[in-house]
Amino acid sequence: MPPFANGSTDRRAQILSAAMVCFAKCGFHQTSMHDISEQAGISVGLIYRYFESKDAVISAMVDDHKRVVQELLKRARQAPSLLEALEIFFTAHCCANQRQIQSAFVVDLFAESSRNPRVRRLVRDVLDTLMEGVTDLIAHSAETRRCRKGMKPREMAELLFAALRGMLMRDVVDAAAVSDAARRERQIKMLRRLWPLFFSSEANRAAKKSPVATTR
Amino acid sequence: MPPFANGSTDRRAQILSAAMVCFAKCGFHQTSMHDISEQAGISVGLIYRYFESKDAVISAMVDDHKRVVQELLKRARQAPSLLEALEIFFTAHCCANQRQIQSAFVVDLFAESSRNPRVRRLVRDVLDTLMEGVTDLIAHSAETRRCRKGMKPREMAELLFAALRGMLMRDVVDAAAVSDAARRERQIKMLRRLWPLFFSSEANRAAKKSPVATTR
Amino acid sequence: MPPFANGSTDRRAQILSAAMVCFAKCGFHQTSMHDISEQAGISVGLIYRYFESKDAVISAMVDDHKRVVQELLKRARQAPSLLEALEIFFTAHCCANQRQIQSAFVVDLFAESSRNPRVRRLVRDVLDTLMEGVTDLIAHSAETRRCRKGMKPREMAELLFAALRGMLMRDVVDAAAVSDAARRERQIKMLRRLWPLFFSSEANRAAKKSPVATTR
Amino acid sequence: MPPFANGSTDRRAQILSAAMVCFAKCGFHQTSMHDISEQAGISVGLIYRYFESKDAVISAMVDDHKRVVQELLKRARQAPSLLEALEIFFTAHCCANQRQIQSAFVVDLFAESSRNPRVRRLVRDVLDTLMEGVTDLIAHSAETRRCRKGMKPREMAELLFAALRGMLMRDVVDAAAVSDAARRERQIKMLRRLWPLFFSSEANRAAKKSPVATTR
DNA sequence: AATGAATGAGGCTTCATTCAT
DNA sequence: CATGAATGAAGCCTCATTCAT
Repeated sequence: MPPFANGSTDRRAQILSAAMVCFAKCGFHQTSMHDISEQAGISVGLIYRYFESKDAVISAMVDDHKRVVQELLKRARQAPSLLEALEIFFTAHCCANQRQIQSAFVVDLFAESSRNPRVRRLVRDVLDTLMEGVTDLIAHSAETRRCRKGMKPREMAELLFAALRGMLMRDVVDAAAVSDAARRERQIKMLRRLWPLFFSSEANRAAKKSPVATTR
Repeated sequence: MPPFANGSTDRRAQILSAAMVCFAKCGFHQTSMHDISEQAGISVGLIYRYFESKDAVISAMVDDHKRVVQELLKRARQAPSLLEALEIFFTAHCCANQRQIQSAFVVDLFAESSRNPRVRRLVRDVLDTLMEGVTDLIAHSAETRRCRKGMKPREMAELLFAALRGMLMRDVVDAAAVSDAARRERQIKMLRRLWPLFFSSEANRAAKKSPVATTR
Repeated sequence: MPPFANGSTDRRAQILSAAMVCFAKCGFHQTSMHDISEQAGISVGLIYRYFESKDAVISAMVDDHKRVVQELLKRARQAPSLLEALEIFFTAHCCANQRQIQSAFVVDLFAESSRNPRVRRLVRDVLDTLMEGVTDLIAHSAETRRCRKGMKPREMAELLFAALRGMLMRDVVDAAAVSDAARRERQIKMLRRLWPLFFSSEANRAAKKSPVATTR
Repeated sequence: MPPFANGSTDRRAQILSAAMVCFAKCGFHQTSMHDISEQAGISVGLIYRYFESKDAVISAMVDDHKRVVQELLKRARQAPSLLEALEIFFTAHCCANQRQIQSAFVVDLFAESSRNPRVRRLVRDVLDTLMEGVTDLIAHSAETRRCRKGMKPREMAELLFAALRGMLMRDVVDAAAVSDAARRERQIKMLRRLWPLFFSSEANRAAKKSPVATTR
C-alpha cells in the first residue's frame, strides 16, 4: 500500500483534489504549488510528473468540472419532473463534499476566465454544455408542453442560471456565515419563485406539492 | 499637462483609477504595484505615500465602489418610474468608462471577498447598502402600491440582483465577444422579463410603454 | 530488435553513446540524466547501475575519448607518410558519425576541464598521450630525418595541435553553416600550409603529390 | 558614497565584472544568479534591474568582449611593426586583470555558441571584426609589401588565430599550473615560430631584433 | 512631494539521485 | 536486471515594500 491511501490511489485525482481544496480556500494565484503538494501530502516535484504546470492543474480542474456538470445533466434527465431536475442544478454547489463544486472556486474560475484564454475556452465550453442541456430538458418536459407561458426554453435556462450564479456570488461573500443547509433552502426557494414566470397554474400546483429533494 | 488631468488633480483618485484599469485587465493578484504606477504615470514609491499597502489600494477601491453605488442609488431615487430606476442598476456595468464599474473587476472582487476578511466586510457593506436601497425603492414605488403580486420587496431585490450578478459572470466569459451595447440590451431584457413576476398587468403595461433608457 | 544494436549490446557503451549525442547537442550541464536515458531508450535508474553519477558519465566519456585517440595514434603509425599520418588527426573531428568525436563536445570538454579537477586530469592525460605519440611520430618519420628545418618535433606537434584545436573552436561557431566535407578540406589545407615551416623542399614536393585522404 | 565603491560606480559594469569572475571560475551554467549577486555584493533582484535575464548578462558580456577586441585592434594599428601589433593579440589573454579576457571564459563562450543562437551571433560578430581587422593590418603592413611569401593576408590571420585559440584551450587545461608570464612567453614564441611562414628573411631579421613587448 | 534603486522572501520549475517493485 | 515514481534542494525570476536622495 502506498504511503498515501486517502481513498484514491490515483495520483492525478489526488492532486486535483488537493488543488481544489487550496483553490477554494485561497484562489488560484494565492495558492502556491507548495500549498498543493502539502495538502496532497506529496512533494512539489511530483506534481510536475502529472501536470505540466500550475496552469495545467487549473485547466484539468475545469475539465473535471465539466465532467461533474455532465454527471449532473445525466441525473437531471432522469428526474421525474422538470422542477426536480432543475433542483439538482440549484443545489449542486451546496455540499462541501470535496469532490463537489465549491462556490469560491467557481467564482474564481469566472474571474480567471476573463484573463486566461485557455481557461476561458474551457469554461465557455462547460457553460455551453450546461445551457444546451438544460434548454433541452426544459423544451422536452411535460410541463413545457402543457402550460408554458411566453418565454422560450432557452430564455428560461438563461434566467435560471443567471439567478443561480448570482446567488453563488452572494454566497461567497456570506461565506462561513451561511450553513450548507440554509444555502440549499435559499437556492430552492429562488427556483420556485421563478417558476410562475415560466409556467401557468397547473404546473405551479404540481411544484407546490412536490417535496423538497433530500440531500444527494 | 500630464496625461492625467481629469479635473481632479487628486493623486488618490489618479492611483485608484489606474488600479481599476489594471485590476480589471489582470486581476488583483496578477497586478503588480509597478503595473499600477506605470498606468498612473507615477513612481511606485508615490503610491505608498497614499496607500499603506497593495491591500489598502484594493480596499479603497471597494470604498470607491460603494460611493459609485450610492451615486446610483441617488439617481435611481429620482427616476420617474420603478422600472427606469432599476434599469439604472442593470446598465451600470455596461459602460467601459474608466471610472465605471467593470465586470471583471466585480467578479474578482467577489472572489477576493471569499478569502480577504477586510475586503469581505467592505463588499458585504456595499451589498447591504444596495439591497436596502433597492428594497426601499421597490417598497415605496407607485407600482408596488398599486399592483404588487405575492413577492416581498426584499425578495424582489434579491432576485433582481442575483440575476444581474449572474449575467455579469457570464459577460466575463464572453469577454470581448459582446459589445457594450449588446450587453446593455441583454440586461434590460432580463429586467423586463422578470417584471411580470413582480407586478400584475397594470404595471406591465407601463413597462411596455416606457422607452429604453439612453446611455448614461 | 531495440534501436540500439551496433554490434555491442554493452549497456555501458550504449549509455555513453547516447550521452555523447546529448552532450554534443546541449553541453554537459544542459543535458539532464533524463535526456540521456531517453536518447538511450532506457530508464533513468538504469544509468545509475552503470555509472555512479552524472560526473562519472562525463569522466567515462573522456576515457572513451582517450581510447579513440589511441586508436587514431595506431592508425597514424601505420600511415605510409608523415603527412598522411597527420591528416588522420586533422580530419578526425569531421565525421558526424555518432561514435566519432564531435567538435562541440571537445570544446565543452576543455571548458569543463578548467573547473572539474577530475575531468582536467583525464583531459590532460589524453592530451599528453596525443602529444607524445605525435611527437614520436614526427621524430621517427623519414621526412624528419631527411629534411627537417629548425623546429623540434615536440614544437611541431604543439603547433599542429594548437592550430587544429583553434579551428575546432571556430567550427563550433560556424556550426551548421559548414558541411563536414568543407571542414575536412579546410583542416587539410591548414596542415599543408604549416608543412613548409617544418620541412624543406624535398618533403614539400612529396606533400604536393600525395592525394587527399579519402573520407575515413 | 554608495556602499559599493569597487572602483566603478556603474552598476551595469559592476555586475558584468562580477559575472566575469564567476563565469571564468564556474562557467555560465554552473554560475547561479546568486553567485553573481554575491560576488558583486548586491542582491539578486537588483541584477534584474539591469539585465532582463541570465542570458542577457551573458550576451552583454560578449558585447563587452567585442569592445575589448576593438580596443585591441586600435592599439594594434598604432604598433610600430606588424610583429608588435600581432603580439598585442597574442598576449591579451595573459593578464588576470579582472576587466581582461579570461581564457576559461573564452572557451566557455565558444562552447555556449554551439547551442545558444543569440550568443553565437554575437561571437561570430566579434570573430569577424577581429579577423577583418587583423587581415587589414597584415595587408597594409610594411612587411607584407616587402617580403611576403605565398600566403594571403587572410590566410595568415586565420592561421594565427587558430594557433592562438588552440593555445588558449590548452591553457585552460594546464590551469593554475602555468603562470601568466610563462603563458605570455609561450604565446609569443608561437607567434615568432609562425613568422618565417609568412615572410622571407628580411622581415625575419627584423623580428629577431625587436624586443619582446612589455606587459601592457 | 517624488523618484526609483535596492532588498530579499517567495513562487514556479527542473533535475540528480534513490528506492520500492 | 530494469523501471519510473518520488524526493527535495536549488535555480531563475518577480514583486511588495523601503529608503536615500
